[in-house]
Amino acid sequence: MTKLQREILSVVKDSNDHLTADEVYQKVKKTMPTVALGSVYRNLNQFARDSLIRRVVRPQGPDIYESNMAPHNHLVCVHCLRMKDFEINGLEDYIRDHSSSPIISVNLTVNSICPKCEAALNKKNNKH
Amino acid sequence: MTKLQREILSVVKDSNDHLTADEVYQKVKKTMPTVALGSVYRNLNQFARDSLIRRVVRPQGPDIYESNMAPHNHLVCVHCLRMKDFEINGLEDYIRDHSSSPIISVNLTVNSICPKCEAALNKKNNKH
DNA sequence: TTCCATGCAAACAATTTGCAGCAGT
DNA sequence: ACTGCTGCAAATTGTTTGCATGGAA
Repeated sequence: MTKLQREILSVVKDSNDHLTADEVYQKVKKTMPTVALGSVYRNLNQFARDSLIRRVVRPQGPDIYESNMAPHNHLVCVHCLRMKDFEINGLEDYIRDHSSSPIISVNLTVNSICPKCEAALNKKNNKH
Repeated sequence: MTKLQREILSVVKDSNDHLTADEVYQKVKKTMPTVALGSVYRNLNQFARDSLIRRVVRPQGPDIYESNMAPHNHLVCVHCLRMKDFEINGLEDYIRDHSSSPIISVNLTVNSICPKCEAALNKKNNKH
């Protein structure tokens, strides 16, 4: 593994957040200023292929990369678009039990509204 | 509603399949040869905003538009990438019951392998 | 010297947008 | 004449790819 690869991987691993390729690029650039965005993409995708990290496609905005490899789902705030991991107990089994098709994997995102945005909206509504 | 809008809408409605913007464009072009792809996008998106149709974002390839507005999920064949509607009974309730966040909507795609591709793969494997 | 990862830039795919002109009212 | 939808083309966004090169083994 090269220096750049170690750097990229540790940026993703160290962040409990979900990072876009560009965010990873910005962080890596702090220690390796000559890094190219293309190289970041190349390595992130390679890591994802090797199952070291996971690439998550979002309906809006760029894809994000995350280090949490355990099967889990994503809660997306419809207001700020921020994403949070969450897990639903036995979901995959539930789906398996209610489907006749052979299931390889499931991909679930739940649209929700995060506490912060909800509070902000409530405040706004109470004002007038 | 304009002629083009009626045409686009009926193309989506008449197809039980899922169509990409370009596929809709190709179909509309048969009756209205001067139509522009941009106009197709504009109208499809407007219809989606008005909840006349639904736009579905796929991890790979272009978005698709579908007329089935009932809450349902998608089965994606990992081999041919074709998509099929399917419904899981009580899924949203299950998730609601197992989650503490306010749930607006649920988006589930299941990776699977369709009968056709499975048959083809079996045949191939048996050959040698 | 060999080889592969890199930086760089160009290509690419999907989609959106600005704008002038035309159609319908 | 006014309005707004359309065609067209250019711009945008996110991502991938080809290629020459430079650094590590």
